[in-house]
Order: sequence, then C-alpha cells, then structure tokens
Amino acid sequence: MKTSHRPPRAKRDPSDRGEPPASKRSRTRSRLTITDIARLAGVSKKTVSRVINQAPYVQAETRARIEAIIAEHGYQPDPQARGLAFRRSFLVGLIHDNPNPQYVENIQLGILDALAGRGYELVIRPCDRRSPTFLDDMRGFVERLRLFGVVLTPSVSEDDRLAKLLESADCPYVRIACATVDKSSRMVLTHDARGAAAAARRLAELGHRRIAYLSGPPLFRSSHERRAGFIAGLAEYGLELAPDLAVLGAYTYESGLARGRELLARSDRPTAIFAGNDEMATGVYSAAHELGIRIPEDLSVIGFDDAPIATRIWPAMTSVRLPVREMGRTAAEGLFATSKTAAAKAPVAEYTPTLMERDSTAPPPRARASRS
Amino acid sequence: MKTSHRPPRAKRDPSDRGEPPASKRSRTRSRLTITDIARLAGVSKKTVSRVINQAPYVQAETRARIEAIIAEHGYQPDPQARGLAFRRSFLVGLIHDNPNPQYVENIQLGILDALAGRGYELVIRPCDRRSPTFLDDMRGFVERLRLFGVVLTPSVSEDDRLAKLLESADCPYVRIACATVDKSSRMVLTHDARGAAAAARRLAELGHRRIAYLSGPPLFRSSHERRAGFIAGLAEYGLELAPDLAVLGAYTYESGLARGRELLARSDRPTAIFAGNDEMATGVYSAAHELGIRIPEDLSVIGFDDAPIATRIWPAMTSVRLPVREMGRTAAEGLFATSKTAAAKAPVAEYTPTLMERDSTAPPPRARASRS
DNA sequence: GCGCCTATGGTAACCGGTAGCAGAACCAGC
DNA sequence: GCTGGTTCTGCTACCGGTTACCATAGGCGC
Repeated sequence: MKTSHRPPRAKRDPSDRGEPPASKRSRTRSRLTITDIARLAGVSKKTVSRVINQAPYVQAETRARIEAIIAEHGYQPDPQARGLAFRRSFLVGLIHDNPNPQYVENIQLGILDALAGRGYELVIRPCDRRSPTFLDDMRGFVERLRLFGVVLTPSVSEDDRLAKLLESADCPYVRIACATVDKSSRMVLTHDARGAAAAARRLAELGHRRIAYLSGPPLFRSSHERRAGFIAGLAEYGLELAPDLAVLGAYTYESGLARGRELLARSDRPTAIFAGNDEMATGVYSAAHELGIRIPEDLSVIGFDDAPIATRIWPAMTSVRLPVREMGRTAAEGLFATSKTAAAKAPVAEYTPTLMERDSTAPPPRARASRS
Repeated sequence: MKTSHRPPRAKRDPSDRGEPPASKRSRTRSRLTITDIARLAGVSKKTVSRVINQAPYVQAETRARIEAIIAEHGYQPDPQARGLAFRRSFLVGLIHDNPNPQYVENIQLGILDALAGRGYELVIRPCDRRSPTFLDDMRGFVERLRLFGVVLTPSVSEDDRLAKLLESADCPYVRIACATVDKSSRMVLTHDARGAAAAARRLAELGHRRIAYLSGPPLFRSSHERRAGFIAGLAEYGLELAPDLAVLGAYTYESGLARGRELLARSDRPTAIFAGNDEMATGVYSAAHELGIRIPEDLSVIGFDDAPIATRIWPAMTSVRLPVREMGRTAAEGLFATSKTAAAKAPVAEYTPTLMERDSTAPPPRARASRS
C-alpha cells in the first residue's frame, strides 16, 4: 500500500456545486464594491453608503469627491445586496390579466417611464383570476420577491381578495381601475362612464335614435361603468337604451361579430352601435361588411380603448381613448409616493377619456337625407 | 440650565434612514429563514441548503424530512440572498425593440412558460438601438442586475455590438432572429425566407403575374430575408420580381398606406401585393378601400406575422405565421441549457413559418374570369 | 475651562443565503 | 485492529450592502 503521499489537491466537497448557477464562468475582474470605493476615497463604507442613499451628514466636499469616484469607475451598488439589507427588493411587479396586448404594452412603458433612472426594475406577472391557485400564486410571487410594489390593471385590479392579500403581505400597490371600484386604497381612477357618455352624446347629436349598446362581460366593472355612462349620456337627449338594443358581449372580436350579426340582421336594425371596446367594435365592422351594410353611411360605430386597430381598420373608427401609458407612469409614481407617506390612501390620479372622432360616425340614413 | 436628566431615548443616528425603502412598515412576523427550517429539522443550515439546491450527500430520510418541513411552512428561500451568494440573480431579462405589441406579448408569455415553477422572474427592458447611450444603458442594466440571462428579439437581436457586450459581461443570452444572422451564439432561428417563399408560390399558383413586394426597412434583417425568400419562391414559377414592383416600406401602417396608394394608383397596378408584415399589409387594405379596389377580387394581399389584426380586418387576411409564444419559451429554455453546458453554441431551435390562408387571396381579375 | 450638543466618520453585527473545509460515521480489505 | 475511502453533516467565513452604536472634534453658553 504505497500510502501515496496524499496530494494536496483541494478535496472540495462535491456537493458544493449549486445547481442553478453552475457557475463555472470565469470570475475575472470582479466588479467594484462599496469597500473599493471607500478605499479609493479614503473614507469608510458607511460614508459611501450615506452618499449613495443621499443621507445627510456628509461634508459637501466629501460627498462630491465620492460621487466623482463613483462616476469615474461606473460603480453601481448591487441591488441584491441592498435589497437584502433593506428587506425589500428594487423590483416593481405588474400583475395583469388584460386581454389587450396594446394596453398591457402601454402600461408597461408607462411604468418604465416612472422607473427610469431610479434603479428599479419591472417584473411581469400575468395571471388568471379564475385559477384555483390564483391567490397562492400571487402570494408566493409577492412574498418571495419582497416586491417594492405592484401595479394592477383591470380586471385583476377589481379583485378584492388580491387587494387584501397585498395588504397583509405588506406590499404597496396601486390599482388602475374604473371609478366604481372600492376606493379604499391608492389607485389610478378612470372615468369610463364619462367617455361612454361622450359617445352617447355624439351619436344623439348626429340624430341617431335607435342606438345599440354592446356590453362587455359582467365580470369587468368597466362593462357596467360604460353602460351606465352611455345610458346617462343618452338621457341628456331624452333618449333611452331600448332593452332589445342592449346586448351582452364578451370583449372579444368573436362576440362582437356574433352580436353584430344578430343586431344587424333585424328588420328594425339600429343605426348606430356603441361597443364596450374596440375588439367588439371590430367584430361589428366585420358583421356589417358581411351584410353589405356600409359604415358610416348605413351604420355608425363607436368603440372604446382607441386601440391601434381603430386607425388601421377601414374606415378609421371613432373610439374613446384613455392615456394608457401615462396612466401606467402615474400608477408607478404613486408607488413611490406611497412608500414615503404611507398614510395617503387617496386616488393617485383620475383620468377622463376623450372621444377620438374618425370616420365611422355619421348621421343616420334617414336623418341624413333630410338634414343635408 | 436644569441639566435635565438625559432621557435614555435611543439617540440613533438621524442619518440612518435609508431613502428608498423608508421602511416604517410594520416588520411583524418576519418570514421563516433557512435558519428556522434548520432548527425545526434539527440540522444545520448547510444541510437545508443542500436540499434546496438538490445537492447530493443528504440521506434520503433527512432530505424527505426537510422537504416536508419546507412544504408545511411554505418556506421560500429569499432570491436576493441566494443571488448575492451566487453572484447571479434569478432574473431573466427581455431586451426588445420590436414595434409589434402582440409579438412582444407573446414572447413574454413564452418566456414565462419556460420560467414557470423554476423560481426565475422576467424583467422587461425595451430599448432603442439608435440612442447614443444604448450600449451604456444595456451594460448598466445587465451588470447591475447580474442577470441570469437575457432573450433578445429582432431587431436588437441583430445588433452585434450588444452581443459582444453581453459576451464580455459574462451574461448568457439567446437571440431570436432570422436565419441570416451571424450564428456564433445560441439562438432561435426563424426561416422567414421559407414563409415568404410560400406566399410567393401561393400567389403564383393563383395565377398572379404582376406581384409587388412591399419591404421593411433595411435595418431589419428580416426585410432582406423575406425579400430573398419571396424572390426565390417566384423563381420556382419562372417569375421575377419587377424592379418597379419592389418598393421600400418601414414596417408601419403609414408606410403601407403610402406605398399602397402609389402602387395601386398606377395604370398597370399589381394584382397582388405581398407585404413584409401585417402592419403594412393593413395599410395596403386601407389604400385599396380608398381607391375602391376590392380585396380579393381586384387585389390579393398577403401579410407576414399573422398578427391578431389579420383576422379582425375585413376580409380576413392571409398571412405568414410564426409560433411566437413557443419561440419565446424555447429561447428561455435555451438559457438554462446554456448555463449548464456552457460549451454548446448551436442554434437552440429553428422555426419555419406557415402560410395561414384566409380571404384576401384569390386569382387575379383576368385569370379569374378565364378560369372559372 | 467645563459640560453638552452637533457634525462627522468608524466598527461590528446583521440581512439570508452559499462555499470551503474539517470531522464523524460507516464500510471494505489487509 | 488499522488504514483508507466514501458518505453525510456542521462550523465558519463570506457575498455586498445597511444599521446600531460608538468615538471624536469643534462650537457654544455659562
């Protein structure tokens, strides 16, 4: 047994190969740390930390010197280390289940506008409220990440269970939702009703009398909000929404197409249709095309959302617009406001939609002849 | 000077109030830590850590007991603490500058499909390649976050400067790009050319001879790829792309509308137009409508992307489809593969588009009369 | 000149994990 | 029984920041 002089090769524990980052990657030129900066500046870590966090009690001259060194070396404090110490990450979550990609994209861009330069990042989390694991998923997401805050869009923003969960998880949140939602927390309000009322008024002014409303699914507050606003707008002109002209859609193209076909196949078909969103309005367009009904000569159509398709479809569609990107930005900024003055629980902002009038609205056939 | 008996109030440093998380929040019931789990299981932190990371050398019985305790308490290891120790975060970045929200949304969903259950999160980062600070921004983003990896979509995925930067920052990445791009790193390839060729073949089969190609901007590889494929497809039928029928667009609705107007105003206008993407094809639709040219009777149109608008517009548009969501998933999975076998530098997957035939294609006017 | 307050910076501990190693327990072979 | 190797486990030092607490130097009023 040549008891071979045991080679001093590091007999490292073979279990010490973490799975996820099997980091065999070169660890050359490790980044600068706060200790390096402190050494370079001839001060302590604490002082550099004060500068980074804009805390008081650092001589202006010292502060300037440290800042110069930070800039010179392009030093960036590690968010994970900071987050660990702060017990809070530098991540803002977007929890959404909105079916409109354009809407979601604009919300994202708005949030990023607010986050830009502040050192926070946006993490995306789509969800399904009807999933049995919905709440557990959300709790896991929020707690694990120690999110700095989250933004909620319709229709999750209307879910009180989620709001309660975030509350108990001590995670600040701002909801983007329409005005009828419970206002017990910070939120970005949208007055969908006012936009719908504007659409109603416009159609009434054009002379329409048989006007249909194609509503979204009851699950969405906006369906009711828009419907109520539309009815109110008609009322200003002494008009009513006939029960047979109030039909239920699902905020989808298919439902717009199906309901549109039914509405337009009637002998006393409406001369105008207001759809709860652009997707459904687009379905109405297709139904009209199928039946040889011209827009806007024979039928006026108004949508809601002012999605890109509104201007791409032919003829360009009149629609109700909300400043979605700005709403996203405002919501994210509300998160920062919340974190500072935790007391404030008022709406962050309110938005009233505007009617973007295009080529899908005109006087009704008869009124048209007699008017012009 | 009643030297008032100095109250023993903690004279804490007033500078010790970190700015960002001015955490005045209740810090009740702090979450369980790995130490708690270790205590509950009667083992050391290290052993729990081994279980979490699925490292070997833990007795099956011990492992099972620890796993049971973890499950019972719903313990989730803190990603920030893990990331700090690993020198790598559990975040996957999506760097994109694609103008199509639907595309981006599907890529996001695909990435999330791959990330689901693995404990990684998706952070979004739109960018602008033409910005003078582009590279610095990207470097800051990637280094600060110590990203686990990033996914790039066209057209940033075609930017070699960025690829080089990621390489040097030691950040794994997978590019989604068309087949003509430099294949020196892992990527999800799309054979746009084949899709364009299929479109060309179909139009040729229908009897079209005067066929126009509306290209995207030269900045995008896909513009060239699709163009080349289209020409190749025509060639199979002995056809050529007439120089005056190859026009330059910008992948936007407006450019499609403008070029469409020009093409269709000619006396010898084309009987079919293949647009580099659906946005431009939609513009062509509008131009045709304006000029009273019927689709598909007078003009066939084919788009590329199979965006939702393709089925919402009337008549439903024939388009070339890529499985975008799946591509996103594959790309993200490629990231994990990369991290394990760092050597592999081959394409992760290749996708060939399919032609989704709808109602915007038909034989050309003359051929039509003579054929039917 | 003394006592005390303010301004400023240092030090050690800690946030919640992982890595490096030592050491114990167990087994086989001589 | 001893040696040597393997499997399993725990101690301790970090990762890169922040916080609690202390120390020191001036400035001020008496």
